[in-house]
Amino acid sequence: MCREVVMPQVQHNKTIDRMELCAVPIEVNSFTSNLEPLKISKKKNKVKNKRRFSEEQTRLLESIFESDSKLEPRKKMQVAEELGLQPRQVAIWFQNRRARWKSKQVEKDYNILRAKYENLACQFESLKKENHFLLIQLQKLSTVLEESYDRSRGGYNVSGISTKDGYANSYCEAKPSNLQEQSENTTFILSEDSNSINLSYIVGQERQERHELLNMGNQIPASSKSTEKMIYEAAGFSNQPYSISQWLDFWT
DNA sequence: CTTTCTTGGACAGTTACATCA
DNA sequence: CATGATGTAACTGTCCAAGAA
Repeated sequence: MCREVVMPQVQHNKTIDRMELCAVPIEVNSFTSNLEPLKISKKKNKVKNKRRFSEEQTRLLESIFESDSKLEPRKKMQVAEELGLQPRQVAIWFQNRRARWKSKQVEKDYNILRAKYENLACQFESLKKENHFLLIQLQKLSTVLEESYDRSRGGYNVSGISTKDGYANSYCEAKPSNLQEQSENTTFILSEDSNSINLSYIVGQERQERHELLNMGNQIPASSKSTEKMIYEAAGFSNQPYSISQWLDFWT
């Protein structure tokens, strides 16, 4: 029941109007006069034989709604009179229309958000693949480094290249006591083509001879950096405290 | 000036009915 | 013809702001 029904007193005609509108069927108007009068179900006080508004009524209401989704009371009375409807019917139509509009809007917003999400997810997958590819290259790089040491240094071993989840962890866990001296005379050369990244190094006299060329060629410069640091830099990790495994944990 | 009451409008959710496949 | 799905007019309960007492 309407709220006014349970109120102790009725003081204004407007209240009476609302009570009546809650309990009495909507009057037959000029648009529906050819139809049977509306009836109220005794049991639940609901309107029976509900009539839909005519096309002309709907068209006019829609056109008003397009310019303004809310009606001033005076405008509501005017529209009601024009269409042969009760002002309350007009008010209810606008309420329902706003609800329908909002529902459609929510649907539209949802579709827009979903499209944006799918686009982002696609970008993320692409970046993930690129990351995976780069990690594989890094693994190759570490292998090349290890083999080069084994081959050229006659048993000098960079051990402890451990892996995690199949990925390389380019961290030298052990090094000989003379590593610092050796690395000071060692230059790592990083080069890449369309398919792979290659790492090689030169030592001693050859290093001296090629040093200027390398600097001119803007390759990785000879320096007094430790081997570990060089590896990190060659891999693009300048911040040494972060191991590659930490990056892997982050990205996978 | 503050409090209480009344009223009307808006909204979310629901119901009942008409229409259509 | 029966039936389920859908659209919509109308209703219900609640909240809030404004104005009067």
